[in-house]
Amino acid sequence: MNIGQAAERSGLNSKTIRYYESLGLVEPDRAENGYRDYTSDDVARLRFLQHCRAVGFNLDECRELLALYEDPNRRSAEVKALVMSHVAQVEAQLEQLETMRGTLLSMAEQCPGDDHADCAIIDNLAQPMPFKLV
Amino acid sequence: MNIGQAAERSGLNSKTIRYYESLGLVEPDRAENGYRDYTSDDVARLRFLQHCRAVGFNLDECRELLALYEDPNRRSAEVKALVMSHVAQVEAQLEQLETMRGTLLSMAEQCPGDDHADCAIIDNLAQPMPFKLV
DNA sequence: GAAAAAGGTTATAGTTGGTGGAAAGTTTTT
DNA sequence: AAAAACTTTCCACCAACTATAACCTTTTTC
Repeated sequence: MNIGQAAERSGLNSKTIRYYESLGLVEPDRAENGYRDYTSDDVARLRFLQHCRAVGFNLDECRELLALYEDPNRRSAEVKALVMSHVAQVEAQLEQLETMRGTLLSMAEQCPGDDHADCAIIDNLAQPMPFKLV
Repeated sequence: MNIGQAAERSGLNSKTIRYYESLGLVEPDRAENGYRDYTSDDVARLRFLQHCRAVGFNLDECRELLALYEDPNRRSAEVKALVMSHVAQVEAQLEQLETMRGTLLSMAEQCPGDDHADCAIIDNLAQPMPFKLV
């Protein structure tokens, strides 16, 4: 099948698929007219990549997962380790965002939000370091 | 003062300061030798930017906040609106990350994590769409 | 059958928020 | 005087795409 249909079936768009190919992630055959020709296995690989990206793996991690996906001799322990290490990264990001959220809300609380120039948010952001994050 | 000292006092590094200048965010004078020459107001601006970035504003938002910071006729309502709109973005990101975390953990739970190839994580990632996020 | 629309190809550049390095000039330290 | 430290500009790179151009092939429409 052509790239458009592969895109539809995998949930990726054509540009992304070509980009992934440029990284060597999925390498389809070519038809006589030069068009890429995807098998259903290729589409399965693309869909796998789409799912990996959807849970936040970066493309290097996706590559590793794809290799494990294709390896009949994989150990599930290795897959699980990759996932748990990624969970740790996600949790670090969550913490950072929660801290930001807390700081923003506590600054906003002190700000009247009216027509005057006085603004606790500006005052806080202008404060000399160290900047106190909640 | 030179860029190195401005960097030290603002918490930004010299490269970042030059980058911000290239975006027109902070434009210091030049000394006779061609070196950038920062006033303490410049440094205050840089520090302000550093703090804005630390709570996750993008550089366009930083530019708006900086304009409000410098505007004696600002309305604190406008500042607060910017902050609350950013809080909404942060919360959207938080939700996305929490969903990822949930999906990852629920997949990991089903995976034995042993020496066998059977792996619920791989099975889930390989599933046809739609990919069920928790 | 011809024209137009839709899809495909490559290559290049832009996005965000910086960071790294080269090559050269200036200042400070030894 | 030499060496180290600092500054300058410019160009290239990172992730993970997205956009555009210029051109080619296939399909649809009239």
